[in-house]
Amino acid sequence: MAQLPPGFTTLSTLTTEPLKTPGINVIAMVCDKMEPTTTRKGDITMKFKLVDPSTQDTVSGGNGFAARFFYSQTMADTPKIAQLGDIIMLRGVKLGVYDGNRVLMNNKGNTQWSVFPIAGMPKGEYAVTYMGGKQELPSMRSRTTTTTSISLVEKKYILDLASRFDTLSHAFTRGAGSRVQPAHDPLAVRVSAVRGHDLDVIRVPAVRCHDHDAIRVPAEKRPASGPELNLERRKMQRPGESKKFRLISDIQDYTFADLCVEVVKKWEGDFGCELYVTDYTENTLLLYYKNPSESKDDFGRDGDPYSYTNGFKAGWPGPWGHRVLKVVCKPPHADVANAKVEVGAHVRLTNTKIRLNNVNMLEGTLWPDQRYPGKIYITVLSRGDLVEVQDIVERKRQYYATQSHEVEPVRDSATHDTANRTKSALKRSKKKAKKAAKEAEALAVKEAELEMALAPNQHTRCSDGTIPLSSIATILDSSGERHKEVLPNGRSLILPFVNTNYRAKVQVLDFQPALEDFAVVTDELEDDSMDLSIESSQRWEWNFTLLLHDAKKEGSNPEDCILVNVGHPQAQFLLGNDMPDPANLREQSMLLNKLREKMYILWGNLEEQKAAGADDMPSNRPFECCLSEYGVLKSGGKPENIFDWERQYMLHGLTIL
DNA sequence: GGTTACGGT
Repeated sequence: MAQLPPGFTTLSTLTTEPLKTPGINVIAMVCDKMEPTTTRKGDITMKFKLVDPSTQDTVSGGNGFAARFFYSQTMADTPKIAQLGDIIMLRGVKLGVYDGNRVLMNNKGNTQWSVFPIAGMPKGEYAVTYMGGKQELPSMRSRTTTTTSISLVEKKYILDLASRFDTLSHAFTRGAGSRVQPAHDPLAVRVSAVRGHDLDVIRVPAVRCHDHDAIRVPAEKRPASGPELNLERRKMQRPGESKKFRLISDIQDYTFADLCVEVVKKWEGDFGCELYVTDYTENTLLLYYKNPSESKDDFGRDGDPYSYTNGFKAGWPGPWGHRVLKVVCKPPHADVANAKVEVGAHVRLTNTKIRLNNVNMLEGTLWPDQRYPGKIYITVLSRGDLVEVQDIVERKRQYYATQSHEVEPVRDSATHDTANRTKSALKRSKKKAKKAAKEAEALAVKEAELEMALAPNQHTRCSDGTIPLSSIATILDSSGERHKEVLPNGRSLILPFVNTNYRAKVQVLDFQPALEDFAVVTDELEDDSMDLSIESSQRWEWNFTLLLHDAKKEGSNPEDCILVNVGHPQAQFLLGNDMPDPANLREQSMLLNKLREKMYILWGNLEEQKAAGADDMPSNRPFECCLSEYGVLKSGGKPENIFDWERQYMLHGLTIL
């Protein structure tokens, strides 16, 4: 551990220090906190708990050393702790007793604080650059009466403390009985632990970190920064925001629905264009398609799903079960369907009229818009429709993960016509060996070429090289293998998320929203602003989303892609210290240009390609980065309902040099 | 508002 800065006290010393000692200085990690509340007298009070290396192995230190601060009237002075794990530096606090226990208390105007958010903390080698003394630590928020800067020794100590997050955070799990409400932390902050409950009696969603044994329980609170904002913005863009958006599992007779679906089959009939579509959800009011193993008697003993061997008609390409809705497109939609929609495409169908037909099965029809007869209700979804496509693709992955390998479709066939697929399958079966050898050779050449073209990006740095590399498919874990939890009663469930970190070698495929909107205004007021005008009270934060895919993969197929949030601290870390604070990018063209230049290093010609409407793969180089998996409570969800939590990913540890 | 999960136009 780094040297304790002169004038500072360790937490263990405080257990023997005489009471009412004034002028105590402490640097420690926040392991528990309660949001500021108002006392009966009308004062503001807040409580938090601290750990440092001196307390981590002691029984009494296990729950952290309590601090209780009081303020009269205004919240403006209270320490702004973003999440558990933040490092707080306190000067001029005093020792008091509260409820019979020692606590640190503030001392009116004499107490100064600085908070160093763990989320933006440089790690590993990168931390060294901060030790030179010139660079300020990122995202520092403070309330000091003087403008004393942080000394080199203090900086070192703070960074060292932050680097011990994994060890110190074990203390976070012991606060289960505390009345203090732990904050939810997207970046794997440990909260109270429960284990061995039946699902029915689990009060809070339990998540298990794959590298630890303890079950972790996200607390009630939503993340205070980036992730929450990002979720909110994503929600705005989700198909679910459309009032009529329905999953196929939710459609009902005599309604109109907006659907986001994959086209499984297309038929240009006399009465319009029929689209057979799925979003990989089930609705028992749809026709049941038998899967190949169920219908083996229909096609001969071997259960050959595509009838490679007997030349009979091809079977249904899947998905099977009650998952496919027939939608009849009337003019003018039929013309668009015929011309633009291919089997395997993802489409949005607006205002689909849902009816039970004469054999009591649901089907959809797209009729002309009554007010604007030329209006088209079909939109082919593309890379730009990240969320919609991702949702379908993710459900597809999960669906096929439960199917046997024999019926799993060839990945890259998703964009091909079904008929072509079955025909080529037939051919393949005849010339299999010869073709396979040729293909393998071609593939090897192509991969070698790709290898040359995709040398790693020399202009990025990943702060943590210790986490083993994972593929995107592994991280997404569509089979649920790593998210499976077996309960003591033998039942098992797949957890919506686990708090854990990964490292991956990836490339950027897309981003969201437009670059001009990478900075968003937050509601939070700039608390030390003396200027009361609206503009100066607006606080801007970075907040955007990247679509990443495994390095070396080609094709614009969105499978094996991962949507990754970049919150404010992560973006600050990404963009580095020479990037000014975020502001309205639609007004600050200099800042926008600077951001554009930075991001170009990461994503190459992606922005230009998007602007040109090109759907080709962008040209950019792979890089390594850390991704953390976390959960957020769905809008309107109940924290105690495990399935009300949604899995999300956050980029971190990446810096563009 | 045509008829049924094919039809292979």
